[in-house]
Amino acid sequence: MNEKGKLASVVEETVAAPTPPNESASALVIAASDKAGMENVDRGRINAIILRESGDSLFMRQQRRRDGRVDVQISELKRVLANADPNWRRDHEARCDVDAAVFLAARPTRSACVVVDMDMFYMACALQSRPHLSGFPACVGHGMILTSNYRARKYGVRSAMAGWIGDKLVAELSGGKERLVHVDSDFDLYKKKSNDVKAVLTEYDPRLKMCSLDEAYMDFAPYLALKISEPEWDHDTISRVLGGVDPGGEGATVCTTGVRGVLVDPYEILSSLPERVCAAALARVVHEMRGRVRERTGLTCSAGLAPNFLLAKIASDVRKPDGQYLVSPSHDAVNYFLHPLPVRKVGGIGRVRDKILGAFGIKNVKDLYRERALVHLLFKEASASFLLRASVGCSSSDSGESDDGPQKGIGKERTFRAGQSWAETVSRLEDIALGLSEAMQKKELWARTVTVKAKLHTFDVVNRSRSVPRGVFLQSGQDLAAHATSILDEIRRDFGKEQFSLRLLGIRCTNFKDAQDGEETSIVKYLTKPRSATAAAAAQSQPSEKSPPSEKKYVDLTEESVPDPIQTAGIVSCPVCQRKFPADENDALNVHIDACLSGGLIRETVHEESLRHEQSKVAGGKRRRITDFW
DNA sequence: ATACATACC
DNA sequence: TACTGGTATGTAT
Repeated sequence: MNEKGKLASVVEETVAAPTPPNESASALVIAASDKAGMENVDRGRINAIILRESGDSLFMRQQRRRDGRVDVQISELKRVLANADPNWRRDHEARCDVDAAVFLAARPTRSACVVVDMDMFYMACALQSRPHLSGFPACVGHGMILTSNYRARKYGVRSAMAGWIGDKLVAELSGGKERLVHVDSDFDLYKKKSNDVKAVLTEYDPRLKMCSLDEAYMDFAPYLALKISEPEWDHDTISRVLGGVDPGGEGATVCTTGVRGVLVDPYEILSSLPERVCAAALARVVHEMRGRVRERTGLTCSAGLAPNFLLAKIASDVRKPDGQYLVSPSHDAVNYFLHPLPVRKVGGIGRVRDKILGAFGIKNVKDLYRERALVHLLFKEASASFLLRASVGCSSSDSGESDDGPQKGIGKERTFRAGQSWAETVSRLEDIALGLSEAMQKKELWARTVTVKAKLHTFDVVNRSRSVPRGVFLQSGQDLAAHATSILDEIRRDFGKEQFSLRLLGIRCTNFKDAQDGEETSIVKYLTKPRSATAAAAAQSQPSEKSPPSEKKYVDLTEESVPDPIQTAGIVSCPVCQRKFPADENDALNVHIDACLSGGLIRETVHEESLRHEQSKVAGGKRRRITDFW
């Protein structure tokens, strides 16, 4: 694609038409399939096949027990509602509105948060060495499907699904014509590829957070602020400056000409620019970045661009695969984007919360906002606050909370065939302890609390933990194994030695030693006495309800959110500087916008805008260097 | 401090 | 036949 067409297509793909709606099945059992795009899929047939094939397996029984527990929880909440003070709605709503106003005031007014999500990452990696597979429904993983290609997704095959169910789905829905291909996972390859991706992304935000191998959270404010206020800098220069590297190149030269010692918040610079300028520049830069990722790795990714990460995360899914979507920061644009979405789309709302909310008639985010008083009445403070935030499109990160502190726990777990002898089981546990110890040594972690996780053959999970006294820390394989074995022995005693058949064992260490904990303590084996028995509770299973298909998932944001050449009666305006062009001279317009964004006209534009709005923070010749901020 | 549930990829 | 693994957090006790 030529340079002229580029921006137009960025804008186009960023605003293009909404994708079709998802439904959300409320049965926990089936609900595996509603977070990411499953369009053109016969959900009814798929669910029927999954249910039939799952039959009455132990796994399904366990799922139904969980489902039943949630039903109990729901009826308890209904009781709370029935017994609530008659004025509950007025009172809770008042409190919510105060909180919501605070949240909204803290939400950034420019879109600079970007969530990058690789498209079907594991599968895409696998396909690079097996290109022939793209013609078949294929997935990574055997017993458990980690990811699938789009061909397989059409048949309802998706991550977290049991392998054999995927086989059945493909066989049946293709009328026996197709067969699901399984590929072994290769985490060394994924890690390598992930590092390649990270290397590219780091050029745009060296402080990015990789949330997993295929997902990154990035703040583009610094990059954009530099790009806009230093129009003559190219990407390499900006990225060197961002990284704090002093290569002695042009960047360094320009750097030294700046006003030193003045800290300027990059976000402040963006705020002083028209929102459309920031949006257009961000869309363009992110598009370039995705191109570089593809060049470097041969893999495509999708991105969500928004004023905060809650919105960016949701947006990253909208144009998947290989697309991007921008949510403008105005309240109207955010609500227009967010309100029609099913609450399940919000990160942090999973199957269970979705079902509970659904039981109170809350299906989409608008409902969640409308019923904020009810939510506040029913949920604990932390949950209610989170849900209120989400319903108005705010996230805790808006208020400066950073969740990237030190690691809080580390663990290893392994699934195996149930029904092994006690000796074998203990041996498994020791293997895990050794592996975990190794990992802790690598990371120099010392822990005070050891938790053993045991999944019974029934899929019920038991956790039991033990802490050693203050000042004592564990790391060695011997110590971990000794504690873990002793804890597991207690569990076995409490559950009775016969029916004690496990399908999974895990050990997790928490309560790490930090800097304040002083010098290294000698390793002491400290085994506490066994505690009294605890019984596992079982809940009755109950059928769960279905939710009706939702109306519309995404809405077209052309007007609200995005710089788009504004067309009125044969005249088109540049989204950046509002300069007018004849509508039939699209090429000329694109060339102009390109130049505009590349910096040539930015200063002039900014100057005009600033004069207009009398907020001349970065205007004209007295513009500040922002280099020293980092 | 402990146990369990929920959520994310 | 057959349903992961790793980390963090929230809630209850």
